[in-house]
Amino acid sequence: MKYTLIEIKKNLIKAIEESVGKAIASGAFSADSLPEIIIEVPREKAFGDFSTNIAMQLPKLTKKSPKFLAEEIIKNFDMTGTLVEKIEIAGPGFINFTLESDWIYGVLKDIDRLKESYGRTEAGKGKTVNVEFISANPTGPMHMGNARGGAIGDGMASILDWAGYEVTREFYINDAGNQIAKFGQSLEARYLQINGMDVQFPEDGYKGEDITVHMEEFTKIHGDKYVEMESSARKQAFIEYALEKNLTKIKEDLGGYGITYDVWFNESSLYESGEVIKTIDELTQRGHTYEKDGAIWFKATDFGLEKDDVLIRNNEIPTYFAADIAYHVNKLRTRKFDWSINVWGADHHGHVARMKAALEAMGLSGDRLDVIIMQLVRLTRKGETARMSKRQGNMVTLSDLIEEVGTDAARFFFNLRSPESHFDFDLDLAVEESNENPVFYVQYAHARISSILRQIEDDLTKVKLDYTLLKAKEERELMEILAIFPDEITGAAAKMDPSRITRYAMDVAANFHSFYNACRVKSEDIELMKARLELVKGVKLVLKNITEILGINAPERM
RNA sequence: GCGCCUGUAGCUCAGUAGGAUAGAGCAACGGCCUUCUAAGCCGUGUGCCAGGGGUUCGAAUCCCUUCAGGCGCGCCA
Repeated sequence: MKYTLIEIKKNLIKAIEESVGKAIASGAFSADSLPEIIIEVPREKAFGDFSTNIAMQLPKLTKKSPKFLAEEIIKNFDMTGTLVEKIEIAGPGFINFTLESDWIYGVLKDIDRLKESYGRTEAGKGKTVNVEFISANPTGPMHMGNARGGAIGDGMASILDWAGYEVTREFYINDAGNQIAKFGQSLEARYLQINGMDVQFPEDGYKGEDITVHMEEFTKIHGDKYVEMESSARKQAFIEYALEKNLTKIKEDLGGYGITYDVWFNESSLYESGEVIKTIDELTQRGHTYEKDGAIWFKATDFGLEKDDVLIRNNEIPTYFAADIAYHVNKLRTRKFDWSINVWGADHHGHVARMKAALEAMGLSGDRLDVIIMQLVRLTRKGETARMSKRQGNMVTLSDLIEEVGTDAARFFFNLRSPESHFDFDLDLAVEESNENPVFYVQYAHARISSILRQIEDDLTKVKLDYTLLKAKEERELMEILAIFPDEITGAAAKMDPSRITRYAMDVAANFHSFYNACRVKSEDIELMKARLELVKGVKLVLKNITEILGINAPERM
């Protein structure tokens, strides 16, 4: 085989472009602009190895029929250097290309040459992207929603990295504002109760067990001397103590979940630096605010939204929205990220349009912000639905989840479905750790290959490597699935959906298991053994790359 | 009431920048281990793509409308 797969595709696209150009030059048809040439792998084998729908894209521009266009393109097609053996027009105007059968071995050449970086693409070359995810309130432990957001966000960040972007993973710590005040009140009430005072717990306070535990431990250290202290100083002390504890715990849990951040960004720093006020001032200068009922409002209605939003309350405290605008200006203008991606729960979707509007109002394109809205996780246990609001207490935390099902299963599970699908996490089922769990299927493929590699001790360095010995149907299909890995990366990045990679992983594993049952690697025929060895090494490498992206382990043994 | 998400096989879901005969897994039934890990493989079938209308060479995919479920519509975050 002369070419790697990447070269083959590049050559084919170029040849199609040239043939379209020549057809136009010959006067067969004319077009002001040309759509991008897209080649895809047809669903059916009978339709060849690659196809393009270019002849069906051109009728609108040329006023000619797809059939006519396809014929003209084929007439002008130069096969030199493309490995194309046969071209056919099929269906409504597809042009199908059949290549010399050797072409598929190009993928093994690619893998051999690129090794650990096989699958990386340059789609996002030179662009920086900030992926912000989880950003759990530090007022308590992380819940199932955070767990899903973590799996999606970290997976997304890895995919973008593989797609060539320069990626920063970021956690926004909401350590300012209203919920921190409530956090303080809740801590204070528990402390006083623990130390024998009969006080009312705040109506909308945090009722979780963790609040009580914090104050019990605090009491163990400091005793009851805070009972006499002035309330605001006391609350401040409690907040500092508990926040520190919670953040430590969050970082620990995330470490166990396989997530590491590049940046931990404090909301409070936006107040300290004056960025919140400066942002509101700039909005005012640009004419996008007004005063009403003692509050400062953002004129979201100027940007086609239904209603305006408050930036500064009539008690002079800025809203979360105001801080979030400052935060995104910080990302896009101060820190100059080309692109900002946030992973938010569906309960925040109403926030998306006004954030984009606010960015426009600040003179920044709203297109530079994308929000992956994930539907909320519904947790079921023995058929019952459990709610997961922090203020209700009684919730399943991320660390509970990891303890029950393990990191691998959790992260794989959360990326099994696309973010926008409503997802029922059935704890009873996930706990089973049986073959029900698809993560084992993928890991098992990796372990099986590792086992084969351990058992082949022959020195094959002197044996001739001849990929063309790989002729079986299962071998060919396995190479074909490996060949689309870079496309899967590009696709997952474009669609902003990590679950595509999870499904691809299962496809690769399925093709490998079929191969495994049909073909033996260990063989008397050492040339065949060498070729198959290269093939399974390629599969192992792709599986390893995928599991890294998804943040799960690729075990050598199971 | 308004907005967003979802509705595809018995169940859980892919497929939605319009494309070729709508696909997987689970569940059900029947096969495959003296040979590299049976957590595996092979085979058997299933659809008013929620309903209705429209756009066009072509619609699960786009538009309108109805229905069902979830979420949101706060000087909460």
